[in-house]
Amino acid sequence: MPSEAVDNYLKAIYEIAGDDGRASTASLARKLSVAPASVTGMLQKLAVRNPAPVEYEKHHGARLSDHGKQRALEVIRHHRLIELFLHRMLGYSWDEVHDEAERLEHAISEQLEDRIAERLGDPEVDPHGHPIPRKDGTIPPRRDLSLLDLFVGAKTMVSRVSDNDPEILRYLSELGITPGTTLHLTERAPFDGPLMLEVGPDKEKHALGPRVAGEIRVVPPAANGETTG
Amino acid sequence: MPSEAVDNYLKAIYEIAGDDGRASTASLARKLSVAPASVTGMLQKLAVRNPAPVEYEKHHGARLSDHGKQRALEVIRHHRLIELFLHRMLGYSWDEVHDEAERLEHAISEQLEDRIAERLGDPEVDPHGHPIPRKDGTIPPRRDLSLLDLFVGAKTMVSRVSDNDPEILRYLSELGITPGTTLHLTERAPFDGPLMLEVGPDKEKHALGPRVAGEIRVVPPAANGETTG
DNA sequence: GAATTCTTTTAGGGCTGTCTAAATAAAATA
DNA sequence: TATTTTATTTAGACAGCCCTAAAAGAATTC
Repeated sequence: MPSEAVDNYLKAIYEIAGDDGRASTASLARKLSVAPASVTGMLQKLAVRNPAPVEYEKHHGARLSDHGKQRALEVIRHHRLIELFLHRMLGYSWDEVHDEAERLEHAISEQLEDRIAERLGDPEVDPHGHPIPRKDGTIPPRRDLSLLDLFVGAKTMVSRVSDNDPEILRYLSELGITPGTTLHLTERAPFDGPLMLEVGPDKEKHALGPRVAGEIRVVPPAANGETTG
Repeated sequence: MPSEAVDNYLKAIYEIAGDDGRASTASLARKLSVAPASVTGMLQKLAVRNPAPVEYEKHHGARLSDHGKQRALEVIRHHRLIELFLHRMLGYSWDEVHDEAERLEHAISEQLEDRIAERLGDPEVDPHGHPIPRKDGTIPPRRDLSLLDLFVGAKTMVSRVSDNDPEILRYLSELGITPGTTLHLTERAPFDGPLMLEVGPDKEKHALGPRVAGEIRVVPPAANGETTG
């Protein structure tokens, strides 16, 4: 198992260069808040590990090997599952989840990862709309997500509404919530509490229970600011 | 903030010697799975830190200072809260919680500690009957605990039953569950599922929902085996 | 009280991951 | 192309935490 420091290098390379590009020494130094010389040293060591998680060429930065890519995605999966868990189960808000996940992602076991995923219903995207890598290393295609998965503050648009409960559908159209409607999630009570929404161009305020909110799918809001979330 | 290694030393001293005794080099080496020479080195360093978490006298082992005691209790609080959380919220069983908590206890923030505690209703004992130190460093007196807080496998005795729901009381006496009755928790479905119990000397099997189980208080089972749990 | 045994400490290293300062290579500019 | 600027690497060091081997102190036994 790679050390926490190594995992952070792999994650940083992935976030800077994706799964095929090269990350420069300087960009890694900036992202990891270490001196450039430290990055060089680490990359040199990683490149001769067996199996090597990175390919490294002097003066041309580092690229993830298949092995390194696998590991980076696993760490990112941990990170995003933890963020969603903190949000859904413990009332964390948008701005609070990242730092906490940053430390926990290195400390959870495979087993805990699995149970968290199960508890969340094997989610495919985090509340920012970032996809959560699957256990096999594939990445779910970006698509709409549940209103329940949004962080407070998000502005988005209804993409569809679950069609298996006519009563709920009737209720929603009374509120003016149909595909295409703009929504602004202004507040959320913790512990599966109600969501406060501003609906449509008139910004009508409505409170929605989690039961109902779970049936509403919205387009992923643009991910802005933080990059890992 | 002390390093993870330091926290483990402080916790080990507390577990070996309590909050006033001295822990020997050898006992610490055994508990932490390191060489005795490593323990000596660490204790010497800790004793000259400022503020120093331990008092150390050559050949006479180490004792926690007030400062060190405070920190040890904080780590133990983390550990036990996490164990209870994994058990109650994620379906972990007795034997699974310890190792997971051992790593997570170093990674959670004060904020997460608080939210976990809140979510669990500020519990005072973990499922083994070990008290959970409070935030101020005091330790709750040992007393009975909820049947919900028991781990699978525990054998115990009913100490009292909540008296504010006569219907539940009637139901329980039908099952033969009254103060003094012995109970063996044989099984527990995850995610707030039902508990399977063997009741009384005849070991009658009954399934109890969490609603009802929450009303039953039992004496803490003897803590055996693991010491941190 | 002396000898033996057990425990603890000292001495000297190793590994990981970081740093600064100086050297070198690559890129940009004149 | 020559020069300057910027990015990267090398060299040498250090802190934290661990190790083994050998020395020294404490406890036990004779």
